[in-house]
Amino acid sequence: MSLPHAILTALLEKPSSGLELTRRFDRSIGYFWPATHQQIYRELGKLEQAGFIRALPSEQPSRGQKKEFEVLPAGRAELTAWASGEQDAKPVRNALVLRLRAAAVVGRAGLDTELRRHLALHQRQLAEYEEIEARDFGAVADPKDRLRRLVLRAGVGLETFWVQWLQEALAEVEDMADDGEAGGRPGE
Amino acid sequence: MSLPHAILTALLEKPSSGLELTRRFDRSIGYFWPATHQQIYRELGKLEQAGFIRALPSEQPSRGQKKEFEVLPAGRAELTAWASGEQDAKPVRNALVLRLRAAAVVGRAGLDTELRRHLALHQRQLAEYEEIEARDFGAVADPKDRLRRLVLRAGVGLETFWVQWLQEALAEVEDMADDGEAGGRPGE
DNA sequence: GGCTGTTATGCAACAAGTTGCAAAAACTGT
DNA sequence: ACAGTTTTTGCAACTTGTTGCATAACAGCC
Repeated sequence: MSLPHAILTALLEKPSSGLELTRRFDRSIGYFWPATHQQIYRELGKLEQAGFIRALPSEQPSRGQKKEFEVLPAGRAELTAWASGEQDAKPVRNALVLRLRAAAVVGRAGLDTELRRHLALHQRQLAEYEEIEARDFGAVADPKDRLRRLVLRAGVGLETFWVQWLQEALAEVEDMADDGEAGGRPGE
Repeated sequence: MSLPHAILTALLEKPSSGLELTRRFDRSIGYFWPATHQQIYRELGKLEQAGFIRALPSEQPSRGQKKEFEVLPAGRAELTAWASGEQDAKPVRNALVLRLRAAAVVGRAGLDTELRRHLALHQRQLAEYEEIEARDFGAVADPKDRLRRLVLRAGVGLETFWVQWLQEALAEVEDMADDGEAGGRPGE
């Protein structure tokens, strides 16, 4: 149940329409809670239904016409409650690591390619985070910004970890390829 | 589409019944791809249907009676194919980080408690990984074990990161509580 | 005025994971 | 033999996320 709260947070930062939200998700909140526009529209509907947000009464709202939402007091209360309660950490799922484990059983053909591909992805993401950090957080005092910076530090730290681990993994896999056959165990 | 392949991997390592699989998931593969017994039984059914695995023909299989599965050639082929293709890295979702961001907007009441709780969880997980590493991987040469060790290293690295980040976050949040009010912004 | 492309909102079907419960067999104590 | 508990298998409903497509408004162009 996090998407609605992610949306409430975003709307409190700035009232927005569905598409605006989608775009903002693409480059900030979405780093830790991605969402497509379909998800967002659906959730906006529910939040409005529940009385947590409302459409700004600018014009008659019709399909294809922009509709801005703002958070109502009930919505702020809901978010506050959510943010002060406990959350049971959702399990982590990682297909790449799983694949490594599979490679231990059926052979490591194509494994290095995949590792390199992921390495590039994580390096790019890391660069993006570091760019944001350099741009938006020079010297910070405002508590609000300090928290946001912590969020970014999590991103940087995570990507740094993955880059390091992938390099380690690549070195290991290449070393294994040197002595021994090239692609694991071809036919069992 | 990773759960079936996780199961195939586990079954290739050792043919098992549904419950055995569930237990093995709880302490190895499940670290990176958790699954409940309900999921596993459902998936076993599909895999059998698809001709990837079969029940060992020990007895007449009925409800409540143990049923062991083994991987058929088609299943091994499927896993091999999956393990050599590309995988589009699934997005990461993290509610705790999201919550930090919410705290920047509605106040950080209860935040330190939650951070401490998560810190304890990650410390325990890290200890568990390190114990496994010490026990199972003294000096390794077998390629199979080197890959499995890499998987474990990913776990260790990830948990280490979270522990560090949480400590950093806690220090920061406590520092913010010192100067300024204690619980964020109570009523806006 | 009609064509085309972009912006914006949304439905519907599907896929995957979660939760709660139930039922058959096997084990355990009396 | 029987009752109660545990093991093992499984169904069904629900929630969340994904994918593909539909529809309306608007803007520019010829």
